[in-house]
Amino acid sequence: MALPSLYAAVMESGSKDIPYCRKQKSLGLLCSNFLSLYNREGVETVGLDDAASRLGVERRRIYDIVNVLESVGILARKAKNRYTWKGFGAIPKALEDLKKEGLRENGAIADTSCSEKVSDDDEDDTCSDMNNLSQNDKSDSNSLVKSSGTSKSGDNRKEKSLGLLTQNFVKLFLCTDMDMVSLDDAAKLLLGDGKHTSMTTRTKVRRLYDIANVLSSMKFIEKTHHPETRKPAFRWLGLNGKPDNNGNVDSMALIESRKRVFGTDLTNTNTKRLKVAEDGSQVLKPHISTRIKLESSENEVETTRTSVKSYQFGPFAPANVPKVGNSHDEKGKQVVDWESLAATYRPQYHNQALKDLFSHYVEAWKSWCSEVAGKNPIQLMS
DNA sequence: CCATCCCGCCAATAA
DNA sequence: TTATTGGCGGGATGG
Repeated sequence: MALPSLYAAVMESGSKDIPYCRKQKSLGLLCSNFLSLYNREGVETVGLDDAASRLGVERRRIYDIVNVLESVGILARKAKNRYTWKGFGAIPKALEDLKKEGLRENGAIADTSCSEKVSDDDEDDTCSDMNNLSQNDKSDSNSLVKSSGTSKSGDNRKEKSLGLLTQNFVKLFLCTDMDMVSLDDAAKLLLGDGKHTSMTTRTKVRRLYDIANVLSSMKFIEKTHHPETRKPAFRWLGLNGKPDNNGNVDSMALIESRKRVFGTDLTNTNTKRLKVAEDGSQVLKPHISTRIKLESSENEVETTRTSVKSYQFGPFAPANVPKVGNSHDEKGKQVVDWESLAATYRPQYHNQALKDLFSHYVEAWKSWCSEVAGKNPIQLMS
């Protein structure tokens, strides 16, 4: 049922109504909201439709988010329309695996790509090349060993997936001594193999921007500027503090339980980029999407020992957006109910507020991690 | 200008 | 076949 997503009437009575504002529709923000929504105790599965409607975005966007989150281990595909929530605790392992994998397929420097054209450079170090094409996929049940490399394989589609690109991008940081890259460089380095067309690169860069946005929202990377060149670049932050070494302390999981819930259901502001109608009349989406069944919230069977009353709400409200009309009282799951209820009694904050709060959360998280690790942030590969 | 990157068409793929 | 996934790049946005 390809639902045409919900569109709120643009004509909002009274208020100035947001003209548009691209920032409020960014993948980064969406990712933050997504995380806020599912990173809470009791969640063990995520439904794509549910996510799309609760976050107020089209399905397509959810795929983007989910793909990169999966690449980092936070999610795992369970079935059609459904992902398993692994949580932040799964990140360390995932990164470790990526690192191993990356280093492995790096062995021979038998690459010819050391010729770095264009004006760039790479910061300090030597030109370490890396050529990787990874075909991972956990489930080894299938005997598809996938002949490594050989771009000959017809499944070029997969090789261009956002997920793989994300992993390769991360490997770039994990397996190389460069800790800062411009997306243009990354794009060039990550080109699967052939054709280095200006267009191919353009497209690649667009994807990298997408990826960078969500990774940034999780503070895995940070946007900065190259010391010398004013060129914008991204710096790897990784797990703050220490990655592993000795007991793998999934600091995140811990901090997670400590910080616990922070946030309620929020939605990205729903204002479409004004579509310029040929005739001058703006197009208003007629249907106020009456659908959206809020899905049978079989969301987890919270056997959570933790008392439910210990929940706390974030200081923000559900930004506007139609809160899905649940005509009649839903069954069991009242979690959502009181959440929205509580939200109703809260002042209205918007995305900016959320963003700030999230930043603070991360801030706390980082300091906490370093506290536990008792070490400084700088981390290099073994 | 130009760095970002949202939107959503529409093609691969999966049911 | 239809539904689900998700490349891909036009072109708007914001600096």
